[in-house]
Amino acid sequence: MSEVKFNPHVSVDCVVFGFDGKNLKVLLLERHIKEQNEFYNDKKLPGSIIFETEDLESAAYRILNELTGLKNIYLSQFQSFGDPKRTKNPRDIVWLENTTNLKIGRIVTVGYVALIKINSLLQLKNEYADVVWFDVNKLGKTRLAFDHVQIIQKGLAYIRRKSDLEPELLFELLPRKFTISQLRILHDTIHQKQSDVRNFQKKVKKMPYVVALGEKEKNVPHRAANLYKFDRKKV
Amino acid sequence: MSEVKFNPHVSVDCVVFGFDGKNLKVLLLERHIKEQNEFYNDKKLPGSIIFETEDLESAAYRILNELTGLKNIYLSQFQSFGDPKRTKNPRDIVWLENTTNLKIGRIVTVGYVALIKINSLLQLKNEYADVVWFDVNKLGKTRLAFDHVQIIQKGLAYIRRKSDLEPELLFELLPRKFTISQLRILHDTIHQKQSDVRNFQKKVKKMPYVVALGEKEKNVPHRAANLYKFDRKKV
DNA sequence: ACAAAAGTGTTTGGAGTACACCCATGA
DNA sequence: TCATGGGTGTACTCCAAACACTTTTGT
Repeated sequence: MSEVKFNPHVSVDCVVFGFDGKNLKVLLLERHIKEQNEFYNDKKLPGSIIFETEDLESAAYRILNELTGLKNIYLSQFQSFGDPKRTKNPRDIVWLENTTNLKIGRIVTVGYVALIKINSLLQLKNEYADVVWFDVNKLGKTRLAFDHVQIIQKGLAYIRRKSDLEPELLFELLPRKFTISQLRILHDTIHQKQSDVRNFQKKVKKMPYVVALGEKEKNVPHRAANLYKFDRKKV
Repeated sequence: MSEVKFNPHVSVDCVVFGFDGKNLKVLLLERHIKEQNEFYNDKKLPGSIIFETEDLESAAYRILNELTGLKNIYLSQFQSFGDPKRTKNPRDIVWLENTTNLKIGRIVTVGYVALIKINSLLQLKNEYADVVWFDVNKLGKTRLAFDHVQIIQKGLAYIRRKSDLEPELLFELLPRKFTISQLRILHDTIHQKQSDVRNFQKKVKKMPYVVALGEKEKNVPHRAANLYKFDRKKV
């Protein structure tokens, strides 16, 4: 922390999405702020001001890597947020100055979306014990720092648009072996609609990059589904 | 200049597109830098570091408004550029420090795309006499400041993608009265393909927001084309 | 009359949508 | 044997693409 010089004017925030088989989740950090005799709790996006000599994308990778230990994460810049009032909440300023030991003025932040397989996160480092996967449909029911609600909403809109153009992006969110139902439920969750089961099967069968493994699910209380994998080389 | 406090860490650059009936053009400012006994000439995007209390989009509007005098310009943020080396060319640093009277370190810039009707720019203010419309296909043949080549390329890619999803965006580039040919040539220029004339007519006839004016071109050495206008309310 | 661009219809293939029943498995 | 979700085919509609000739106007 003392070796590297920070640039306290620009930050990067990561909207990390995961899929639990049912709902789309976003990775948030719990923030506990001591105020007088009480703790104020809310959540925030993983993010950081940038180092003076660091590229924006490198900063995003650094944040993700420190948080998850993962390499090769899908990452995409989507929008920057520069409302001068976004860093004017006294609670946020105090928190920033305490965690960075820097005098903080206005911060412009660059938003990145990341997609990860939700189960790859089982072993979070201890220092990040306060990481939660939060349902994107329940964001109204929690408190978020800064303008992070808005950033998440824009990140969500971005990934919806983008996965329309690049459907292969959804496989970043699925386990390596998945069923067509899982893919369909994810697709429907993101596109906020209900696909027809038969039509969806047909569509997937026409994707060369979805390849059958010749294996089936096990220990399910109904007919076992075929398992598939994603072959990036065939996109 | 002395009233308002600048934030010398973040800037906004505008990629302003226009269409001359044949090719897509981008608005550039000529830069003349005196070095020893010679002038070094190159071009740059219109842009500026932001004011300390100014929103990013407001900064972009300010730049456009100072440059063109126009209000209600189509404007859209597309990407931020933060390579720490982007502001390391000594020529660029000297130029920045001379024009701003500020000590300049690293600058992260936020890219905006703007679309304007090329003829609305006839009367540029004198102080901007060095404004040129530059053909986007000839960018390889000129010198550009900073990383502005890259910014233009990304802005171009953005507007191509976006006009696919929102075709009504093209009307920002056409005169208020236009022919279907003009629209087709613009469409083809942006999408880098050659449309079939008949199919294109059919497609346009199905757009409720393209309305026939019942007028024709005048003084053309061939059959006069019907004129149309864009009706934003019918999008 | 001629050069130049405008305008016009039909056919075909592929993609998306709607829709209902039998199958395999674990409890 | 029952409850649960898996897997399958056909018909219709709409859109995109291919393709060639006649019309209007100024010179």
